[in-house]
Amino acid sequence: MHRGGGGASATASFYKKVMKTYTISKLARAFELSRSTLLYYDRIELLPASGRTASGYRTYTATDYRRLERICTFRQAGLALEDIRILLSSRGSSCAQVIEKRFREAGQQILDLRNKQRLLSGMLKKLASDDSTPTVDKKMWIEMLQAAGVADRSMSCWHREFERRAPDAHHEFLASLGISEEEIRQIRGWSRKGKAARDQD
Amino acid sequence: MHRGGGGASATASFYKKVMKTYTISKLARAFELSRSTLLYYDRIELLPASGRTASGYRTYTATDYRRLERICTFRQAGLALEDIRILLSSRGSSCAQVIEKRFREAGQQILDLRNKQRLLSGMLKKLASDDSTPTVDKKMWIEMLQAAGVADRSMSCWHREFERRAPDAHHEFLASLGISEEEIRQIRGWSRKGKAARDQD
DNA sequence: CGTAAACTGTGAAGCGGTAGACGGGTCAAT
DNA sequence: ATTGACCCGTCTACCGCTTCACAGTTTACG
Repeated sequence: MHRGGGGASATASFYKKVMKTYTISKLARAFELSRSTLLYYDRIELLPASGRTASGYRTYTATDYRRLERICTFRQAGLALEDIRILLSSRGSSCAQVIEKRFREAGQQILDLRNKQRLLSGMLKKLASDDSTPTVDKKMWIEMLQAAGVADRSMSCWHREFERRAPDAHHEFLASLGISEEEIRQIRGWSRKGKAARDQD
Repeated sequence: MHRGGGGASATASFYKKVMKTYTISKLARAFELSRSTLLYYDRIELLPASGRTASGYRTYTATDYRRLERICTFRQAGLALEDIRILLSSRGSSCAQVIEKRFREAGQQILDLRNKQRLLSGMLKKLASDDSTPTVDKKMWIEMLQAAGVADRSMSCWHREFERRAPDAHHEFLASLGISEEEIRQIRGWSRKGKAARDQD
């Protein structure tokens, strides 16, 4: 493609001059990772640095950049680094198997978490009833939200998401807390509207 | 609380003879924990053994049993051991705060996992289309979702979402699983209508 | 050109919540 | 008293990093 140069080493130095390379920290910043993370990826040979400078600094090329891009995508999906290594080195159906495995795993984790939430809300209900507070669950719940300091952004976001993805489940969940139908309608109302009436980011 | 009272007291030996005590492994088996776990709980003083035999073996009493019962309940809810320590030593509203914190955390984790699942199914779809090799067939897909514990509700939610975002892709996807046109029509039918998917399946 | 700041390398230890192995001491039954 | 089952404390490993410490290197500015 480009001119032949004068031998292999000349070509290498040509590339060194022309190709964009990254130092470890620059690459880290590009992906909002820490330097340590990339050091770690280098050590476990998930993303080995392509080369070193004369003084021993790691250099990363555009190819490394693209590899890291993929790694980050997979990590966002919660894949284990070992699985990512497999994915990066194999193409085809074995990829599907790994991804599918993770999908199942995530599904199971969701079930577990939901179960935990059930237990937790049970505990809260029990606490509230033990607690001389006669107004049962609704008060407890509201107290919970407010004491959380979560109040606004996270919780309304959570409700919106819940409502969008699984309206029925949302209803059921609220009902399980002993909240009245009317109250549920209100909550689901502003959940559907998106930007909640009662708080603005 | 003075406990593990040293030595050769008649009272101590009385209790030792009369009260039911557990060795560490028996207690572990009673709660389906490993011995290591209880050793760890002892070390971090979450569940210190009440006493020791003359030869240094840990002894656990019925009180310890009850404490461990509570610990296990909290752990099932996914609480961190440090939080459990707080819960066990405090009673009242600070309990609610800790539990509530965990509840929110779990909710966030569920959202994260769902998001990961979206990414993963995106990857699978892309793989399936790139490959044009029908590595994922209907049976596998359904198995996958069911194994994931995705209830019919969530499943129909997923279909609805797919139908809403990309009707053509939805059709294509279903076809790629080798599902008949008729069945596809059915699925897409209730996907569009929204709810009512539950009586099916 | 000098200096200070920001970078680089390596290696090791630490987190939580277990699981499991090790070498050796102790118990219950014979 | 001798088995064999149990138990002891201590150690290491796991994941995915992060933090530390310390020494050499590059870069920015004056």
